[in-house]
Amino acid sequence: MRPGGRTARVRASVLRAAGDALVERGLGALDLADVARQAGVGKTTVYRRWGTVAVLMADMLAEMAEHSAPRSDTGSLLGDLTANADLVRRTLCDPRQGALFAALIAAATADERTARELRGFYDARIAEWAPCVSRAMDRGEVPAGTSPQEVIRAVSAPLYYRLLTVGEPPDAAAAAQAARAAAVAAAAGVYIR
Amino acid sequence: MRPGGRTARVRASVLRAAGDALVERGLGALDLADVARQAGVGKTTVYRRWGTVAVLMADMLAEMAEHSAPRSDTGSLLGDLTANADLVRRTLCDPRQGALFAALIAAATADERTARELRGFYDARIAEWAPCVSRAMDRGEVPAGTSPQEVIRAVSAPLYYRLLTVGEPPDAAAAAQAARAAAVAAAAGVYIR
DNA sequence: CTCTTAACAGTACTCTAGTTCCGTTACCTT
DNA sequence: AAGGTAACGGAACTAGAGTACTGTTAAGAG
Repeated sequence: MRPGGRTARVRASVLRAAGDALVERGLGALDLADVARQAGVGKTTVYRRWGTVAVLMADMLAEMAEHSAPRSDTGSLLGDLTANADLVRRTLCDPRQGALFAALIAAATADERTARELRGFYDARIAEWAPCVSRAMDRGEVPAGTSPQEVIRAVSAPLYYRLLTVGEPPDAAAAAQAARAAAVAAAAGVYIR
Repeated sequence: MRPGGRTARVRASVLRAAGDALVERGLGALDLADVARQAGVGKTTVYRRWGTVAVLMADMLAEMAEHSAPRSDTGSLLGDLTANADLVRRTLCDPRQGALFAALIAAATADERTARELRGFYDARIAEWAPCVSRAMDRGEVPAGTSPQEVIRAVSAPLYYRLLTVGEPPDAAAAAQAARAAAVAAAAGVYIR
C-alpha cells in the first residue's frame, strides 16, 4: 500500500462520487461502474480496491470517523445530553451524512464487515460522550452504578428510530425530547447496571 | 386477481421460501430466481407478481400484518409498556422475524414503496397500543397532553436501536429497561406535545 | 359438465454488473 | 535521476439476473 499522492487522490474522489450518488439516487441504485465514471477513475480500480458496495460504504464511514466532533461540557447532565442529541440530529439531518448513515445501517444488516465497522464507530462515539454521565454521577445528579454508555445510547435511540421507521430526520423538538427523556430516566435510576 | 386456490398457495410458498433464504443467506444474497426454485415455482411467476426484492419484502410485511398480536391491559402504565416491550423483544429475537425486520428496514432506506408499507405497519401497531397511555392519562399516571404515540415509540426505539447498531437482538433486561425509561419519562411530562 | 380466462411454467433471449488480462503511469527508494 | 514496483486504466470477456414469448393449467361462472 502506498498511502500518499495518487492513491489518496483516487480514494478521495471515489468516496466523494459515491456520496453524491448515494444522496441523489439512493443505496439501491449505487453502481460501482457509475461511481468510477463519475469519479473520473478506472472501473477496474474501484472493483480492485473495494469490490462491493458494502466495503465502499465501510470505507466512507472510516473516512468520516477521521473527522470526529468534540463533545460539550455544559456543567449539567441535561445540558450535555441536549448538546449530544443536537449533534446527532444535525448529523442525521445533513443530506449527505443522514443518507450515509441510513445506507450504512442498511448495508450492515447484509454484510458482517460493514456491521463491525459500524459498531466500532458507535463504540468510539459513545465512549467519547460517556464522561458526561460519569461527571453527573460524581455531582450526584444520577445514582451510582448507572451505565454511562446506556444513557448515551438512550439519547440516540429515538432519533435513529425516527429516521429509520418514520423515514424523516428528527427535528430540534425531537432532539430536546430525547435528551430530557434520557436525563429523567437516568436520574430515576433506570440505567443502573 | 383470483384470491383462492393455486394463487394463494403460490404466494404462501414463495413468501416462505423468501423468508428462509433471508434468514440463511441474508438480504444481500436474496435472488428472485433462487426463491422461485426453492419454492417450486416458475421463475417467471415471481418476476411477474413481485418484480423486485423490495416489493417481495413489502408483501412479506403485509402478510405479517395480517396476523397481529393483541395488546395487554395490566392496569398500570408500567405493566402495559413492559408487555409491549417484551412483545417487541420477542419479535426481534425470533430468527425469522428479527431478520425480516432488519431486512425490511434496510430495504426501506433504498425503496420508497417498501418505506411506505413499513410506516403503515408501524402506524397500525402504535395506534393499537396507544390506548394504554390514554388510559394511564385518565388514571392520572401521566400528565394531560401527553402524546400516546410518542410514548409507545419511546419503548420500541432502544430495542430497534440495539438490533440495528449493536447488531444483536435485545434481551429481557433491555426490554424491561426500555419500558421503565418510557414510563418514568412519560410521568415526568417529557412527552407532552 | 363445459367453457372462459386469469394465472402459471418452460425456453430462449438480452443486457449489464462484475472479472480478467495486459499495458501504462507515477510514487518511492537509493 | 533512474530503476523497481505498487497501483491505475482500458478493452475484451463471462455469467447470471431479469425479460419476452408461447403454450399449459386450473379456478370459477353458468
